[in-house]
Amino acid sequence: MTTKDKIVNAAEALFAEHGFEQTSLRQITSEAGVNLASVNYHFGSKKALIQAVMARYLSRFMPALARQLQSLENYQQVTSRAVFDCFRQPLMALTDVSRQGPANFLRLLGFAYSEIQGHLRKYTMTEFGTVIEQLLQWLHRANPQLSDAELFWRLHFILGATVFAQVSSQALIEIAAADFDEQVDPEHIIDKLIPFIAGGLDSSAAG
Amino acid sequence: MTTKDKIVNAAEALFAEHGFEQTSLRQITSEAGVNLASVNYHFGSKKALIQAVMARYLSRFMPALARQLQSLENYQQVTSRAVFDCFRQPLMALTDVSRQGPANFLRLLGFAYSEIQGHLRKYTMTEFGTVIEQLLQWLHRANPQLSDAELFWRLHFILGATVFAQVSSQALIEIAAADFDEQVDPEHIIDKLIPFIAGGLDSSAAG
DNA sequence: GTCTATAGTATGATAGAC
DNA sequence: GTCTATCATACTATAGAC
Repeated sequence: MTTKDKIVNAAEALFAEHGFEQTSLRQITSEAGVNLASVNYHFGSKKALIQAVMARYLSRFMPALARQLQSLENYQQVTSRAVFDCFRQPLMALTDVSRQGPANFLRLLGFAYSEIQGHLRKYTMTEFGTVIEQLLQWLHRANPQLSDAELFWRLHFILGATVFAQVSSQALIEIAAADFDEQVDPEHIIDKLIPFIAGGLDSSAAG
Repeated sequence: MTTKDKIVNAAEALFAEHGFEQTSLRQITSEAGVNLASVNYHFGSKKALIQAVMARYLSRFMPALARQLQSLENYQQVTSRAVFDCFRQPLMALTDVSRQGPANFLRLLGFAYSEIQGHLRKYTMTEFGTVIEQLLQWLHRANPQLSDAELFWRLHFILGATVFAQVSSQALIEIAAADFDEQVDPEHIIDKLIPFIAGGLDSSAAG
């Protein structure tokens, strides 16, 4: 394994655990067993390292999600849950990158939104905007009773629930283990999340 | 206004905007127009200041929420939506603390969970554990088909959607106005949110 | 490519004069 | 209570020897 790989792997694990800003290059190089200066040699800056870590996942996940959404064409009727189920396979396939791939990716995505990493959000959106639009179209087809505006609002509520769930996952898992004697893997939070967001999306509008 | 008050007010605004760790004591004292050393004189440490900021809201919000939940006893049948309506008045009453009180409180709550501020979560839970339990009980009564663990998870998904909605409210309102010609007041986002979270909560579990 | 050494900057906290 | 000055400690980034 090259030094560059060692750095990306260590950075991913630490970013996913503590967030981007809270992880120092010293922690990363120490964990990777490489010299501190090597990060700037191989990546140029911490910011570039962050993008490299995200790119490794986004470049796999987004095309896979696009393919899943495409396959919805085969069905006559599309439900919200079917749309969100499209996230499962692309997410689980991230175990190719690392054993903790799915969990790490979701946590990283959460931090990318919650920390004021404007460059990350811009990167994600410009790079994969078409997939996002595709997703919106399917949700509209699954919920023709909702106006575009209503769908817009609910999508952002969903985004919030998802991001928050991932960023807080460790704390929540610990509480669930302590209070309910329930062992939950980070990547299985999505199993709990999907019924929730599908139900919220399909709910009848305010009365 | 005393120096102590100036510090708490400035800290609240900055914490709500950038998070706890990302806000320095120098930013706070500069914004408050007081000396740097005064934070440690009045509060002892940054950690203690964080708790003071949170305490000001929690000590108002939690008892008010408890009273609202208590009033549910008058009803024979309780729905999820009725339970969540209990949040409206206690939240809006936080304008007594500051004009941005409701929004700030929700943002601070989000940061308190997402940053690894173990001491904050512990503080919240030990101080107001009974209200949380009360809330869970009512939600359980409204949704007897869901297990305690399932309720716990969904409650936190709801917290995420709510926090995110408040955090992004200004941007979302502007987009809604531009794209959908829809005028929404910040305090009416909750009208859009409640059907969503009630629908998510009542959704049947994963299958 | 890899290292040491260090520049340059920011942080939380504190001692001590007033 | 409030101030200045400063300590001790982190951080990112880089220059320069090997």
